[in-house]
Amino acid sequence: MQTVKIFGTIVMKAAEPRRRGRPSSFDREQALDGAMRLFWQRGYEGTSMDELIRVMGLSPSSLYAAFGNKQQLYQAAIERYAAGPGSFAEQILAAEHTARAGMERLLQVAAAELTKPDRPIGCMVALALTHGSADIEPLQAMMTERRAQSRRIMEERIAAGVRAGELPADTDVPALARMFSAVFHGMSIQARDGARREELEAVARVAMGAWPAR
Amino acid sequence: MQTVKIFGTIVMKAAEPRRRGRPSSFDREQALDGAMRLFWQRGYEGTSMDELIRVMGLSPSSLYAAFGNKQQLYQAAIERYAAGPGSFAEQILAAEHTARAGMERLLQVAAAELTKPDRPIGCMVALALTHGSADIEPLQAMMTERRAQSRRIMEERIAAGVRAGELPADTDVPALARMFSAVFHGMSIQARDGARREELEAVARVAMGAWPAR
DNA sequence: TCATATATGGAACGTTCGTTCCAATCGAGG
DNA sequence: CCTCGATTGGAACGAACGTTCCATATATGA
Repeated sequence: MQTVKIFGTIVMKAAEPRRRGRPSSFDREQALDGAMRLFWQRGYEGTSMDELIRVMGLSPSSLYAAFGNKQQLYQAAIERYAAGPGSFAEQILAAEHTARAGMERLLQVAAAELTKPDRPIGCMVALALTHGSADIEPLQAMMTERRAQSRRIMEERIAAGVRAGELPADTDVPALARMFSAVFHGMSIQARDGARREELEAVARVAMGAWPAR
Repeated sequence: MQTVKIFGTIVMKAAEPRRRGRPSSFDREQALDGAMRLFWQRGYEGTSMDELIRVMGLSPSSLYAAFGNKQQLYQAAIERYAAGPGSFAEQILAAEHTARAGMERLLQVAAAELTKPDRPIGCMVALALTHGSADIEPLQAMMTERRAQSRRIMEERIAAGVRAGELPADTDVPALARMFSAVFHGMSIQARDGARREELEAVARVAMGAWPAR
């Protein structure tokens, strides 16, 4: 059952008028969550439909009816990731009051998020689909665009900081954003390779040394 | 035909006494080169044996006789990469006279190397096998170890710089190495995503701002 | 010259891949 | 109660996967 917040109160979404035919016996969000975690852990090509069927708890016919095919399922899974576990970066950048504080906290929180023990390690967007056979180029392009988008958000926060006079007027904003994006992605790889949270926090600390002096 | 340098002079390696049986009709190094480039471009799971057979120019039986199986072939390809296109980092760190100059030039050269137009983009070691199905865990572990090794080399160069008094005695050496390793890996991803050489050079420039002040 | 040893091309192997088909099931609308 | 429409589990599909087999070719050593 979906829920929605209105003025801080959780209410049930009005159930749509029941459609004709046999109703679905599975929870779409829950099934998608299983797919997300499996793709997150194993990558697109490392995940088979058989495994997905098992972990999502539904039959092939139901899966294909509900999600299309493997590529479309992956897209849905990525969207769920971006709106859930992958949404912290954007939130933090918007919440902090200076660009520097935003970036600093973003990296510190990333160190924790990327190493959470109860779920796949690293960022699903950062590392996925950098390689692949010829027929998954559409997915690769989509991931490239998602990474560009995430970098653009950093860039815009930094640019706002420059306008606010927090950073020197001659700051190379795109380069600074690219640099912190690179650190974030590199932290994802190290997390996958077994780095501990404190080690990544130290990386974040060192990286902040590259922040332009006022 | 293999060659070897002795006192700066290129000489032909003494051909081993011919073995019994029909001789190989292909050049092992050349075939391996084709495999390396294909794996580099598409990744392990994105590359099929059919494609390898085609690009290496030999039959399945010859391939399996010469290289074992797909996983062993990948290992051989990675070794060739590490000894060739992937060897610049270690060379530069050893050649430059200070740790800082070494790291600075390493990143600048990386910006050029990772975007060379006549070959696959990015670093083969940085991005490969961060995900995968269960049966390629040995390969994943090997790549994790290679990335750790490359980080260790940075770490040792920085530690030498600290001992030489180039950096503050209280420098967090492992964290500094991790941070530059992260930047390098992030640059690889951005290169894959289409970043131009100049953009990565700007990243390198910004990253050097994190170098500890003396 | 003939036995021996290795490499070759190409067919074929069993498995797994992503996907589709279909009869049975279940609920709503008339 | 019956019909319609969507969903279900499970069998089955053709294609592609990594790998092996085998008859043939080509070299060496005796």
